[in-house]
Amino acid sequence: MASGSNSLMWFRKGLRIHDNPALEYSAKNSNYLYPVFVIDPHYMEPDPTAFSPGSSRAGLNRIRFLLESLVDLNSSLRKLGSRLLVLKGEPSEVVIRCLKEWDIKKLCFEYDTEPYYQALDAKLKNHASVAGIEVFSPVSHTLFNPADIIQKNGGKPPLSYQSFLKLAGQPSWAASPLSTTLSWLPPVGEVGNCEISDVPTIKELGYEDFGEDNSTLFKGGESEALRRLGESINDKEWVANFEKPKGDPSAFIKPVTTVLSPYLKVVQKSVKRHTSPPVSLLGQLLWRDFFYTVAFGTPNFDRMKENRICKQIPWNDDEELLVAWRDARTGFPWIDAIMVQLQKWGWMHHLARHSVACFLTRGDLFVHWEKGRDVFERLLIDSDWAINNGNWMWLSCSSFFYQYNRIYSPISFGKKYDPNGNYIRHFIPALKNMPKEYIYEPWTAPLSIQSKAKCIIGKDYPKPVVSHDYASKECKRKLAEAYELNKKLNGRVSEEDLRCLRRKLEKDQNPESSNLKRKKQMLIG
DNA sequence: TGTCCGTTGCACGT
DNA sequence: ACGTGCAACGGACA
Repeated sequence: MASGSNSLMWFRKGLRIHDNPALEYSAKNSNYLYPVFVIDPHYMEPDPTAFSPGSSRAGLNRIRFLLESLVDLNSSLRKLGSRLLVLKGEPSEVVIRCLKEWDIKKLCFEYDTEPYYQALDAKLKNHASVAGIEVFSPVSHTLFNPADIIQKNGGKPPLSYQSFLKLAGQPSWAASPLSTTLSWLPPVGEVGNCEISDVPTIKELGYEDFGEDNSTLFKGGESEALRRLGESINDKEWVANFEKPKGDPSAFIKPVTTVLSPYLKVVQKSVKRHTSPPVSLLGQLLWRDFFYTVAFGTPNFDRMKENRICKQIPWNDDEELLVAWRDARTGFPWIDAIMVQLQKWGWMHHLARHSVACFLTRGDLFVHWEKGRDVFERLLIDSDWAINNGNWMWLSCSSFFYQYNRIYSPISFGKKYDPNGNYIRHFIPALKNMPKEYIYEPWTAPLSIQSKAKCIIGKDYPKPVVSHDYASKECKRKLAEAYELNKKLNGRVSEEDLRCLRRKLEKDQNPESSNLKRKKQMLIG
């Protein structure tokens, strides 16, 4: 093969062999192909100071999910005559060292819009251009190229889903044929002085083994994703009638996450009667692209300050309330059950996410959305930078959605789907025997009932941290004032302005319901 | 400036 | 299961 040369396929997010243009390209006309994944120890090393088992950035579920995905990727590559080379270190340094060591002429990786990867990729592209290495970095993580959409809109990202749809039009794959399935990959060449390891196990990374109840829930990897997808897609009725908003957040259903694009095409053709966006399956992917586009076009998308699209709101910094929420100790069984599911499974229904996000921020506790975002990012196995931040701004009425008087009730919202409280009983064993009349508000149960259920509120299960009626009214009042200030100052609200507003809000607080009284009320209530 | 609309609110009515 | 009132936001477009 005289024309052939060495290629490096750098895997980051798209840990798959199907529908992977970077991988296909890297295999073309190559003598040797080096499929690489770099483990950044910073991301994987146990952090004993973190609030849950895991590293400083990721919970154990996320790490486990990633490792399973890597094991699966490795086994898929082996079936094609290749294998996954796992290296450790700072990713740009490791990859640059590999490029030299293996005399790479072609570097391939999936294009990524996240700021972290934008910076990383710029470094590598710069190195490659100096070294005369070809870089192939196709857009394959999203249906559209966010940069195209932003350009079409005159340089700014669309801020509503509808305007995004108008700009986006049809995804390019609607007209193109399915990509071919790989049947063979070039061999891996000599690895020289680069230190290659196998995919580490959880134990090798220094973590305790999982309890058996966690180990079978959501297996990571493309094979499992395709299996799940296949199951769903073959159920044509399910696909045709799929409407996300109507899903029951208390049902123990499992998510369809990624790798949908090659299959959706088949779906669209074979299912005649299907719902149309925004509620169809395709609609879900377009939502994903919407958030990617806004995130890409918005500097400081992941914080409130200096974020053009984010309302400046005087959130509080109440560590006690945050921790109660995070550790499932709010005293609201619906909220706490969801947070337990998040801790244990790393996944919960999107409406359940809405409930707890609203509760933490604009609905009840008025804690900064960035705090909740951090908890989700750490614990969710499907967490995604653009979507997570976008949804937190949405739910906290900081951007995209502004009807702050529509508040999810931590009591009645769950009740309408699950009047018996089975979801709560499943995740909060302490409340297992609470009669259904009281299970959403156990603090209202007479003491005799609490005794009979072997669950004394304040001892076996916490009292509510706030009164929802009072707290939600306070939140509405604060948001009204904050919105007024944002309007008055045209969004340019300084830290001093926010401090000033905080003082005003404190002063105007209904004296009958001051902090102290509120706590007393709760003891009685 | 006004009007319509917005992936997923609640409480109460039928 | 669906409709109504509640209270009332910003973005898109005329």
